[in-house]
Amino acid sequence: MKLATWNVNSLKVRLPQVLDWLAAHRTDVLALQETKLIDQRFPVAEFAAAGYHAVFAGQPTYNGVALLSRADTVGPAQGVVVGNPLFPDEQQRLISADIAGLRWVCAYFPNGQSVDSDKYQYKLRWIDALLEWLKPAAAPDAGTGATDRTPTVLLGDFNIAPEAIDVHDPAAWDGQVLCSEPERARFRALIESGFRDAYRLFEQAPKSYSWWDYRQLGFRRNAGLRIDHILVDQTLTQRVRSCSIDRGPRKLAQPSDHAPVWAEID
DNA sequence: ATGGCCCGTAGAACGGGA
Repeated sequence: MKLATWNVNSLKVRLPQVLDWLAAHRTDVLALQETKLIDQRFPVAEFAAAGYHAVFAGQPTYNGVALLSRADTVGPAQGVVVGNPLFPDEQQRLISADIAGLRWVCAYFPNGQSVDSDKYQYKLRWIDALLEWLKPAAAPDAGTGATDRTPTVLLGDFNIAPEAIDVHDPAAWDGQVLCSEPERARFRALIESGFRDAYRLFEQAPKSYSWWDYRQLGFRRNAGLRIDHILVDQTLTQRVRSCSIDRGPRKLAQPSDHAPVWAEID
């Protein structure tokens, strides 16, 4: 099974690129962030024509998330949950569902703007609530004998570069939003709760990033950050066969500033 | 040079992104 996450920075603008990418890669599950579409304008018919079911949660102007699932392989999503039951939030940043026997959590973490802003405090609270909600989902078997838990994939735009190797200029970014210690501590807390960073299960080229600033020729200079992630719980770790970042779409005209991250799971 | 670009909502600039 092939799965991927992609912050498209407006699905209206990027729909042709997403359809092209799906046609080329035949991904089974694709998680999208920053669709920036109200639900009435989600391109259900276009994805259906391409062979994909879609579930989504949008709002005007900002945010918006979706899970696409390939009709002829994994079928439609079941048990859709929008948002975090522990964190009432008008911002549409989370959608989760069962597909192909796995639990999928598509997440668009808050950006945080700057470490001294209210948005940063919201970001930390938002992640704390996500940790609280997902803790049972990722925990290793605590000896209770319970083995009926659905394996979970947490994927999306985390807006956190977990380590210095995920940053093109660690000194410049030190302590800044996306790289600050409180954010990184929360990413580590996700790992400690039982998730694994699929990308780091494999040897990767140095200077591998998933986002590049539109300004200053960021992509051309590879001045990027790795902030888009696929996390799998421990029961899934052995089933992950590969994980890569596809820089191709970032080279297109009118690209998203994020590249898709994809993985293969047995 | 502390801004540069891109998107949505506008119907001109501005908030937000990261």
